[in-house]
Amino acid sequence: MENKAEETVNFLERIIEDDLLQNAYHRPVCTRFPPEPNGYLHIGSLYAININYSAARKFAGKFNLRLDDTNPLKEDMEYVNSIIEDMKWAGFDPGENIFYGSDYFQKIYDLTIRLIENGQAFVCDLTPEELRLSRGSLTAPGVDSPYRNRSVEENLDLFRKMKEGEFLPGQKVLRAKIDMASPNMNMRDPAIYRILDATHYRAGNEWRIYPMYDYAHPIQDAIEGITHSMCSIEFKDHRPLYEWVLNALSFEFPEPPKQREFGRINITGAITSKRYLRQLVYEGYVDGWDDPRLPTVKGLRRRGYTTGSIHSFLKGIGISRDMSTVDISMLESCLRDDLKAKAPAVMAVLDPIEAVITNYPEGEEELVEVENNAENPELGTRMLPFSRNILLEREDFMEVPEKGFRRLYIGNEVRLKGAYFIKCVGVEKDEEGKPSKILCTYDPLTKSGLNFTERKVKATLHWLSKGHAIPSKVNLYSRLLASESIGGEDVNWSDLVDPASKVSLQDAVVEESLAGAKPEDRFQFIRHGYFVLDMKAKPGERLDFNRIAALKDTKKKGS
RNA sequence: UGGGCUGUCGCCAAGCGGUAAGGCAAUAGACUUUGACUCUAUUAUACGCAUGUUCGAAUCAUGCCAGCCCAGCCA
Repeated sequence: MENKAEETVNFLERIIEDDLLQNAYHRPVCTRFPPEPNGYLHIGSLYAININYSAARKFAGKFNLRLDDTNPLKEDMEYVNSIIEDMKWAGFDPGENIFYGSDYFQKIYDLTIRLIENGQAFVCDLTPEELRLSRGSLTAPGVDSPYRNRSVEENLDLFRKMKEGEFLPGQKVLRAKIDMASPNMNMRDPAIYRILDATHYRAGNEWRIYPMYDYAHPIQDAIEGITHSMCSIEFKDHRPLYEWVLNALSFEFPEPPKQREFGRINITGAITSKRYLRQLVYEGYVDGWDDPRLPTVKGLRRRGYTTGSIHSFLKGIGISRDMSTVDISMLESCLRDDLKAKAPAVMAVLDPIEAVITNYPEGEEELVEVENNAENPELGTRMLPFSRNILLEREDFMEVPEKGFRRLYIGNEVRLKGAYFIKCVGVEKDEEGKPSKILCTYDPLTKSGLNFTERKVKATLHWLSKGHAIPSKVNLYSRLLASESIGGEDVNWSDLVDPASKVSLQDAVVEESLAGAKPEDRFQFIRHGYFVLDMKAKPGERLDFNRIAALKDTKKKGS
């Protein structure tokens, strides 16, 4: 029996299937991910990578990472390193197939000479402002450049001089000769080469002229033998130009790659625009590209997301042609699912209230054995100290139980995880009348592991021995709860680490064992979610979410 | 008001002329050494709207409405 879900093919893969059926390419399927090294990868990048990567794998093809570095003003080695590192971490290792657009500068230049010789490009002297005006508008056609009909010889000479550095940036530009009246703005004699006075992070000062994305991209794809160039939907309007370039160069590329598009994704509460992410980082709104509030790969990683959870998320959200806004709860669900049987579960009391077990001898203590993961016995057990004074979660007690409440209230008996049944016999209150101490009794016969069956209990609570519990040294910065959102304003993890307000108290034995834990080890809080060790976070530091939100709003209105 | 793309449950998303998959979220119940997890059940007479074609439409046609993208010598 076939697994229907596994067999599902998305619309992009269907296109590839058709090409395979029609023998459209006499080379293996080849896809690519072409980031410009001007920022760090984020969840949206992963989505694009996954589409290309998975398609290549599904059709036994090849997948390339190509650093699309045709603008020396914006790119840097720092970004290429992070991109490669993040891809590997995320499970999309390009292996040996790492390429650089800048390595093709000479090849592209040579082809451009041919283009000019064929009368399909011309050097234009219009200033940027003049060019903009002559382009027309969305509703009005543009007008031809007065330089449009220069002779091939003059164009060749001028283009060579551009390359030789005889002109200043902005003075001249090479344009494709297409159609100034096209309803598609991209086809109105687009600039394809510009003069830039900058040192390229990789090519150094070898070049004075750099090809524009629209021109370089199809050539780069073709050089690498890409068959299917899948990119996001805003490039749909650029496809005619992509095809025009390859058609003009058909003498070189007889089986040109084809560009196809997919819709972009957003995640609720997250900023997934490279531009805003840069701004947040460089203007100091966050403490770096790996700030856990950012949906960058490094941020997600630091926040505790696993490679596995990200993969199931990407698989789960599917692909379509329109923009989607995926609920963050889907990502969180994937993480919980991934960690469920893998991560040890420890107890933490976030909002403690003391309970005194009045019939437990004062000063006495014992160790009880608690399983590390109820679903996975392989994770073993640990010994936890138990004593007369216990800390419970404040919300686990109600003086007057509301209907349906089955945890602790006067007269009710519950189990303490891994320890005993306790029965609430009274409550002490502070001046304001708020419960300050719960009085209980325990039954020695009900100790965990003794298989006591006389009575049943309707609830089990997590707890800590007051004398042994210690305020969390682990930063709970990266704690994950279903109600949280990345970058949203309703995140309140800071108060979990602020000693001046609420302090998280956790499983003392686990705390001790954390000494040997690695930074990316995950733990589960029973009933509270997940956390990872975060060595970099500064306890107590409060980050201003409102400023981020305000910035986001400004941007929306501004554009 | 030029061109392009998109519109299926709160959110993703299958479907490609034969009578609405699945996941997330939600709700109800069962189970339970945590109300978690798991399990079960429920949730679109309905596919942006309107006409039309057809025995039959979410799937085809026409019109309309809504959203997104495009006027960088950015990618």
